[in-house]
Amino acid sequence: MSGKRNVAQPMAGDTQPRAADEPATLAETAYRRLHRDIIAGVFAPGQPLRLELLKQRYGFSFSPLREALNRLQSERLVVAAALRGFSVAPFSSEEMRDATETRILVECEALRRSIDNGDDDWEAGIVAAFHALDLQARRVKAILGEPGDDDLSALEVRHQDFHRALIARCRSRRLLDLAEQLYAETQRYRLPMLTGRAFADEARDVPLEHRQIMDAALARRSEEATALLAAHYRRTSALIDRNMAAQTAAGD
Amino acid sequence: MSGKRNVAQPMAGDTQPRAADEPATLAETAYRRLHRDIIAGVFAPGQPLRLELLKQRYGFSFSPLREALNRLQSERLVVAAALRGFSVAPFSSEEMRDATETRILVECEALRRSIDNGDDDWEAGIVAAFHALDLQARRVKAILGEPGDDDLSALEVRHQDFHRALIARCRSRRLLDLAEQLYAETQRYRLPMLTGRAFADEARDVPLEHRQIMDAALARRSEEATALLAAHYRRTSALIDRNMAAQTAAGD
DNA sequence: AAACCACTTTCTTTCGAAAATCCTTTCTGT
DNA sequence: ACAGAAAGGATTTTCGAAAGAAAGTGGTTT
Repeated sequence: MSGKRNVAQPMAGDTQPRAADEPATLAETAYRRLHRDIIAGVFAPGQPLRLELLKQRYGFSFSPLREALNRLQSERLVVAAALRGFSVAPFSSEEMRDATETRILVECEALRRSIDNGDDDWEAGIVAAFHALDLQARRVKAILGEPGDDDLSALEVRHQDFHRALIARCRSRRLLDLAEQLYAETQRYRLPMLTGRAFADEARDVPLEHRQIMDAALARRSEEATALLAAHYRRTSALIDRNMAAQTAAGD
Repeated sequence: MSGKRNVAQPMAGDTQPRAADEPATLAETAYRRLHRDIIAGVFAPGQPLRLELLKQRYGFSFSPLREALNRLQSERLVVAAALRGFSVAPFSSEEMRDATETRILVECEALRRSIDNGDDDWEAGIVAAFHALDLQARRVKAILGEPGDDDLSALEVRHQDFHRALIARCRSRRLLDLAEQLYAETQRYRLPMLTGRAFADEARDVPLEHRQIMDAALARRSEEATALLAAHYRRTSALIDRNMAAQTAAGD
């Protein structure tokens, strides 16, 4: 870095473009990069996040880094002990269970309300997101051998977009934000499963599950849609749980 | 303040004693004081929180104050605009409705689980908290004229303790933390009603409502208990809503 | 060998000042 | 008079360093 200060310059490699009317501070940029990297598993669960290390890695100084870490802490991606600094939130079955069940509570309620309030745009949004997800899933499946990171992360974005579209009309900022946060938390657990492909879906047809959720939502069958959504998340959760148990048993 | 630095010294006037194994940093102390003061209405909703002002008022320097404000922002007690600093979260009917409904979603689920898991200690905790609340409520009611701040804030503490006791066995850190946060948010709206006493309870018997919730919970009647709890919160919310409308109509 | 103490090192937290940005007022040209 | 530019002041954000606490080291004693 040169000696010059630079607050608003966007960095190459930013994934989420920010709203044009909200200039990014360094703290904001640091938050986004750390958020992305923690979810991507760049830092291992439990790993201490030393400020000196982060300063070197990202080129920000303490203040913006601390601000970012504080935000991440309130989203449970980072834990902090007073006077002992920050660490990546460790993995645990217990935490994943709680995150999953809370996510089900929040998203099912949001889906219920969206089904009640949903207009044509809502339906169109779901159909479009499902289609994009389906295309990308086929694309990844068609790849011979290991799919690249780009393909997988594109798939993840589509997946998140689909789930976002389902609950988009719930009319509650709190529920939407909670869903976003809980998605990030659980995503972290899902990641090793995606890249490894070792513990793949077995007898599961995930695209079919998505389609069934969509169909029930569009047909305004709340009970069915929420039940399917909950089952969808619980299946993933159970799968991860088994893998975590297997990995720790294997002396990981 | 003298020129000396001071990290761990507790301040007089701290309400919540901290856990003994977690030494308070200045940022932690600043967070607690600001949290308390915002809820107590020391700063008006919407008021900008200039750092220079806070520095003078509390004696902390920028870093701990910013850290505290960031935490409060993620709890929606404070809003921030990039490069334009922090303000107390403004009041709005819409926000209160969302906070109330989210609180109902979260606490009803937590109550349901507590009823399923509740042991003898859970029951004892509820009975004790109810008793303490009831005593304090009678004490306040018996006071001639305006009750003092101490009496009212003691009442508030008892009230919160009672609601905490109800959901104490839900076995979900996330639900408990969310309930805590949503309590703080809605508490802010309730405050003017308490002190003013102008818009008091009308035909409401709040102690009776509490007793009915308790009875249903102890009798393990989930459906009834959650319905009563939801109604309890919605009544308060509706009352506040009317007052807010009246106040703004009166050219406030 | 385990427990204890003083010393050193490492790291977090806090401070005060500098830089960047926003906001208001004043000035300029039409 | 009025839109737009420019200056000036106020405020936030960031930096680098210093202070304070925790962890580590090595030697001494029990």
